[in-house]
Amino acid sequence: MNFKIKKKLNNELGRVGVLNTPHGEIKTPAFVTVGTKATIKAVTPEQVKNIEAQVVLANTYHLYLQPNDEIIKEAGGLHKFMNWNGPMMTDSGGFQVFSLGTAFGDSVTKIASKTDEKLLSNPTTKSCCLVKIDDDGVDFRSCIDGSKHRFTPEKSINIQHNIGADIIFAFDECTSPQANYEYQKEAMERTHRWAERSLAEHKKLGVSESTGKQQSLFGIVQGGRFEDLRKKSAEVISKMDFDGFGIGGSFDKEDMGKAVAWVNEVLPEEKPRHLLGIGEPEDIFEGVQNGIDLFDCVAPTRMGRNGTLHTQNGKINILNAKFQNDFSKIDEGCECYTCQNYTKAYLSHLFRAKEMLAGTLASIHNLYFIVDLVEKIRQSILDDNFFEFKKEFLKAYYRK
RNA sequence: GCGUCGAUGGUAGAGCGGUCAAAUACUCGAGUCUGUAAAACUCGCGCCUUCGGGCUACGUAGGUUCGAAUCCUACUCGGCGCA
Repeated sequence: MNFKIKKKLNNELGRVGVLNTPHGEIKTPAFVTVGTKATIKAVTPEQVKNIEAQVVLANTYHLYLQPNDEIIKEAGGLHKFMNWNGPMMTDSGGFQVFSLGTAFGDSVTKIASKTDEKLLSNPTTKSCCLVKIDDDGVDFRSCIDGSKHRFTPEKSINIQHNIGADIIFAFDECTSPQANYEYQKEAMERTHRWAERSLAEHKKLGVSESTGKQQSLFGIVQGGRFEDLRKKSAEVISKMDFDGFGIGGSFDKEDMGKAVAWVNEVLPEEKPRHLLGIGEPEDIFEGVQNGIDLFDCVAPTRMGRNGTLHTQNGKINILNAKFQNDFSKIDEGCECYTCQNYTKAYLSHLFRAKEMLAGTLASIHNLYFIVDLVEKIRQSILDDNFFEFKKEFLKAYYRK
């Protein structure tokens, strides 16, 4: 893998680059489509390609449980298994420490507003969750059948080598925004120790056995919502010999850009940075401006399947009554397959009738919207009009 | 024509003297979703409200009762059976 910066955003951390992987290049900044279980839900790889998405992110925890990484290895790696020939990444399973842990059965997400009342409740452990963390690793219960499993940094890296993605992540602990400073610090320090172990295991294993290709390993910066922890984490992780970095964990909604800047001011400029799990348009602008090269997010596909669609004038809920006889495009000017061929009224009908094509057409549209947005942001940096584009877009989208 | 069973909110369908503005499901209305436990979930769904409550409702009209969606009578409509 190599990463070249083509242009920088004046007086800011932002940049345009090209990331080369064994399965092709990624023009950055880029939006990474999420295909957790070796499929971008409701969309075929060919449709993903037509959207001009460049890269797909799958998940270690989910693929380990089903179908199992040995089967993917036997298939010749994830690319062959799922018929995606472009660049691929796998997340380490660290996010599931959170989503199946403290967040299990709760409405907590990794983004919280500073004024959120839930932040006051401050729980760090819960008895009903599927996860138990110790310094060596994490005991999991399968979210499929309840069976017991254990992940350590070494285990996660081994699985990721069997899966064979081009870019893999160190095993980390994604914490809740509700976690207090003490817990956040403890988890961060544990993540740092796990980062060293992930790196050592990765070096020991060498090239991926299933693909014969060299994989790149990204370390993950944690530290939650706290400035000193974020900076400390960036310092510690940047000293390790990673090929790039992920920025994970929870954020204050209001401080997303600032938190990213705290970290990216410390991380080495010449290596790529991936902001994990972020995909709201305004967050993407903040991320790019502050030096993020890669974003992944489930939002376009999940929201799409649930009936919320992006338009240049903001989100719409296609299930609203007013769209039943609205024969216009979802978004005038959108070049996606869905907008080229179908109306709001048709999508409204498909959603009301609970037809499977609804999820497909909506996912295609939302993915296209976000992938295209990031591409436009990239172009605006090359054209020296990032700030004008940002202002114009946000004004139309959020009416602010 | 006689007998018999039934008629409940947008739909289906509970309730069978007070705890019923009426279970439940669906439909309908709105919202949420940020490294996917998610084609999921939450809220609302007679009218009015100073949020205390008030008013109108279980085919129609009467009646019994302190009190009726629930019991009685007649009527209207529908299913079934016999002519």
